[in-house]
Amino acid sequence: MRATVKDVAKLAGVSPKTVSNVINGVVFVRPETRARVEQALAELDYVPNMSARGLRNGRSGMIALALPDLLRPYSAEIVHLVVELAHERGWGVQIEQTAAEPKREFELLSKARAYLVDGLILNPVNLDDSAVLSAGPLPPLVLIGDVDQDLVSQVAIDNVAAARDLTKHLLAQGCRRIAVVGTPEIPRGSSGAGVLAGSAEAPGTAASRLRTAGYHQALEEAGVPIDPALEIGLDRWRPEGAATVVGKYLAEHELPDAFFCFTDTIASGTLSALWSAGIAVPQQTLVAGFDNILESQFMIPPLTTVDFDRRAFVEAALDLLGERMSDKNAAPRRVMVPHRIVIRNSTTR
Amino acid sequence: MRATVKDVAKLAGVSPKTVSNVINGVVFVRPETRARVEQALAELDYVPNMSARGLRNGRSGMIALALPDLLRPYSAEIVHLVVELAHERGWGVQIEQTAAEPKREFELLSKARAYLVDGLILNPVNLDDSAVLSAGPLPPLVLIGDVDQDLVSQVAIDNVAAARDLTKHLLAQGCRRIAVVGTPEIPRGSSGAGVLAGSAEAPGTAASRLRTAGYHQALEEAGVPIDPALEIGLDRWRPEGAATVVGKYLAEHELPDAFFCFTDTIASGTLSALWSAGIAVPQQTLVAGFDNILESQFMIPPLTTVDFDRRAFVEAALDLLGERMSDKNAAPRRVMVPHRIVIRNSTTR
DNA sequence: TTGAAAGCGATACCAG
DNA sequence: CTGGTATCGCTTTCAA
Repeated sequence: MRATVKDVAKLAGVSPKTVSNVINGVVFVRPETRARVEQALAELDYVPNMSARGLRNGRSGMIALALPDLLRPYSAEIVHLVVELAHERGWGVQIEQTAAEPKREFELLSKARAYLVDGLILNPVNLDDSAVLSAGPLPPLVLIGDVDQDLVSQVAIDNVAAARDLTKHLLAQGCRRIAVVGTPEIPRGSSGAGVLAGSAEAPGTAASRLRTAGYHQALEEAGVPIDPALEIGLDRWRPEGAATVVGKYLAEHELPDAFFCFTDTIASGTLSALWSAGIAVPQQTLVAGFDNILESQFMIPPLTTVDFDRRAFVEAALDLLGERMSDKNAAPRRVMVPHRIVIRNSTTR
Repeated sequence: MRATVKDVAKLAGVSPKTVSNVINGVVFVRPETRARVEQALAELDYVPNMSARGLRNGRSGMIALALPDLLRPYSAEIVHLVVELAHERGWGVQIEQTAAEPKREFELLSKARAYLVDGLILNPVNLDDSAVLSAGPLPPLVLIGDVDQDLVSQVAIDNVAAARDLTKHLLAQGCRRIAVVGTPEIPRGSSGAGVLAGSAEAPGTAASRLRTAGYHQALEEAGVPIDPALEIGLDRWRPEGAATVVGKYLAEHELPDAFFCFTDTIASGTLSALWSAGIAVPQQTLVAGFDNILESQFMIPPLTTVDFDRRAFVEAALDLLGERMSDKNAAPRRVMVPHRIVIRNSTTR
């Protein structure tokens, strides 16, 4: 059986309180007493029981990170940084996947309220789900990514501006017919949408909406007409879907001047589809992505994309979460992380 | 303040025990009593306190997954599956990064012993140094990946055979000078190794050693001489390092007939370096990887690689962990997951 | 079937 | 500076 504070106290000939004082090192303990206790601690190979501590303190020392799709390399980068930076603050990290199911997002909020985690970093998919936010008492919570709300702390980049900047870059390269890949498969307002409206499957994530908006803005500013036929629908932002959908598009349409992919992962699939079709990038068409994942720079050709300081992004999220955790009533804050366009070979001839 | 079982009991006019019975649904409760309790539960928006439950039961309902480098897409796939499949079993997942530091592995083991997690899935880099073997009482533990031991349950693939099979495939394509990418940067037994021996930086992970062994076996069987100059050292298995090291290699050596990269991520960097050098794959040289990550199929050209059923792999790990968790004295078991070579365009002319 | 009460392990309050 | 003691919320004997 495992040793408890009581056992340690007995062996050291002191009270449990003193042991606790030594362990937590808050109060002053007489050096000789401290030595005796530490001796006993080592002798019994004492390990504190976190459940007990959590029950007493009301804190578990753990936070949760919830992302829509853990399989994406982008998710891996976020997970990597959150785990690394949270560890520096002495927090453990529990990982959850929402798989774009608002139900899971609900579950998470109550799990946090069950004191299993002290706080939650959530990357929500659907703006509509902010309904979640209006319900009940919330645990310390920080949203990452693109949601339009003021109830909860949030860190994000300016998706509209980033998409606009990237589109401008493509326009500056002389492109006019610029396709986007990653809009909803069932366009908003189309016949099929009514059935799904308000449901979990409502088309269009916040990110896709904002990026589409930025793309439209840039086109309008340049006086280039918006052509819905250039908006290639794709709900699951994974390479296999992108390759399929772009492959099909190529078979049925004239080749666009450029492809603006809503993530680098989509760009990867797009490059693959173009390669399969024997279309050379950047000679015959251009391709750009979004996120600047580690792999982008090693794609063939290297990918032009939207970059932001991911470490600063995550650091900000943890800062905000720390604020909320130490003061439940602190006003929600929003941090915007700057972005920039990284121009690589995929858009320069 | 949050509602507790006591509050619910009071509201429903029953004892805490009855509430507990309703919640855990083990014993039979009279339907009308059950109804009253459930009413109260809903009314007070009751959420159980996991710390208290954990303290009482000695289990937290959480497992930990520790990987050396969370940034790799391969890690993302493992994390994705573990989270998904553990969730089906009602377990939460805490993620840790060991960064090849045995110290972190130690911390993990004690964390497990602190009842913060009920079990641990660990991908050790270098078992010689790993905390696992230096004993002490171990928590329920499953190793994933390549370790030669019998103390602890383990799930793995046959790395030697897989590397041998892949090398054979390259030989069958007519290759003789086959380079490998991913061996230790400081070769074992070389002058520099002594300084590091036994330290965390001791060269060569288990995976790299086993894959190298399989490669050597295939060469020997084919009567092809082993040429150390064809073993390209790389410790951190990330694309940027691979691109750098292969780029340098190309500048200084004759082009090999093929590159056998020890992970798909390394292959990605290698393809990039070859592309930069203007060398066509598969026309001038072949490239193969290991792991069959999702992205491999969309590389340019699509990558030949070693595939195994990742879902079965993770499922097995969770099964083994479950065994250990329910019976601490169960004999350690080892599960080998079968592999196969997936042949794609990068090795077929 | 349900109630009363003990106790899991760590901490904080209040004395001394 | 240190000792006793109540307490966190839940589960689980033991009785009724």
